[in-house]
Amino acid sequence: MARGYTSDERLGRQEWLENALAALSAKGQAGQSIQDLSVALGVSRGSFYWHFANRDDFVHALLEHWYEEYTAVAPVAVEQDGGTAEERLARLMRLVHDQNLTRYDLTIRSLASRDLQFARWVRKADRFRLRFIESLFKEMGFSENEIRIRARCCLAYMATEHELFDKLDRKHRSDLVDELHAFLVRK
Amino acid sequence: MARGYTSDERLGRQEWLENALAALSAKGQAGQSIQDLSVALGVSRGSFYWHFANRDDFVHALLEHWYEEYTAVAPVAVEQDGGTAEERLARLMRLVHDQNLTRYDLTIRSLASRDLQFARWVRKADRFRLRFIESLFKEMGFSENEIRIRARCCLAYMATEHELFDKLDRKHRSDLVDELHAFLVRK
DNA sequence: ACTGTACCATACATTCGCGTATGGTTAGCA
DNA sequence: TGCTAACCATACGCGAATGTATGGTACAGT
Repeated sequence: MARGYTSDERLGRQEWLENALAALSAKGQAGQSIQDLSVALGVSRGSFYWHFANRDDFVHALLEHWYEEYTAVAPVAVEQDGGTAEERLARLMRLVHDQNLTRYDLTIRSLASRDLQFARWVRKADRFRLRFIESLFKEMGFSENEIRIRARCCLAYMATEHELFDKLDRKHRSDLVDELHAFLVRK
Repeated sequence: MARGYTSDERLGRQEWLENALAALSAKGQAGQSIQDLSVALGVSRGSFYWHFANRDDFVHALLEHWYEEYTAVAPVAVEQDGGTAEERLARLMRLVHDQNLTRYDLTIRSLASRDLQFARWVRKADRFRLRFIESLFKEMGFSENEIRIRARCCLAYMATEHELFDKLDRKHRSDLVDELHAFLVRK
């Protein structure tokens, strides 16, 4: 009872989702209870139940948030500056790496594994990513077989580099992205 | 009380681990309680606590089991038949795909995210895999840069193809593995 | 037949996590 | 100054999960 608020500590729904994503990813499978999430955000469980009906509602909102903010945004940003397909692919790979857009992939997939309804968002994101990358390689004039292989290589690498190769320093990993791009567009 | 056993229903520790891995992967994040695991294996929680001291002990054993059975085995099997580096890489990729050796990767990574001690096994596996694949490309005579890129492409693809491209039928995915091999060893 | 070992079931006690109910605080607006 | 909407804290009930204690079954060896 009787604790003062300052406006800065109060959270909107979007802030809840974004911060919860970070907290979930940081603390892993532990600390994923509503209690743990709440204290990580500096509030109590009352705040959670103000914004979300229950746990499932929260997870659903989280998946949708992730899809919009970490998947759907990339092609839009890449396409609007134009250029050749090679250039746009390079910008996409740079964007995904620099903004670390796949950093929550593992957390999200883990969450989505609870329920088929949840998994729908992940499959939607996978399809969306693959289609876009394939369209770039198609524009470069590769054959169907080449498109399939190169797009999947690109997708797999970008989706896992944060998880698999995080022991390299950032500069080194950054260079690898450029080298990968050169390798993938090589005729 | 008073239920007959047949020898077939009784589980050793290794069977517990192997079956639990399958159950965890099948039911996802839900049904990962000891109760749920036990009924999935057709026994009661008493069986669990006979083999494992507690939950952490179980997870630790599970990670070790996974490392040995799904990571360490592959290079051994591949190396013992000899051949060129290209051939051995092809056999490795075929083996990983045909035996579906990465099928528990997501489950394991999710489990390991609970604890830094657990995560050790995952990092060990990642290093082990990368080193071996890099050694094959090195033997093929690629430059350091080429080795890094191609090995990481190969690793990322093999580790995620089950998760990302599971909507393709098995035959199709199998062909893709061969095409990827051709792409990766291309000079 | 007797005994020890491996494995399992069941019945607790205790803690943990969820969801709800209720009241309290702040900012904005009339 | 009063009122309302947005947001948060705390207390409570309840089911679920953990770990333990205890007893029971099957089999192998002697």
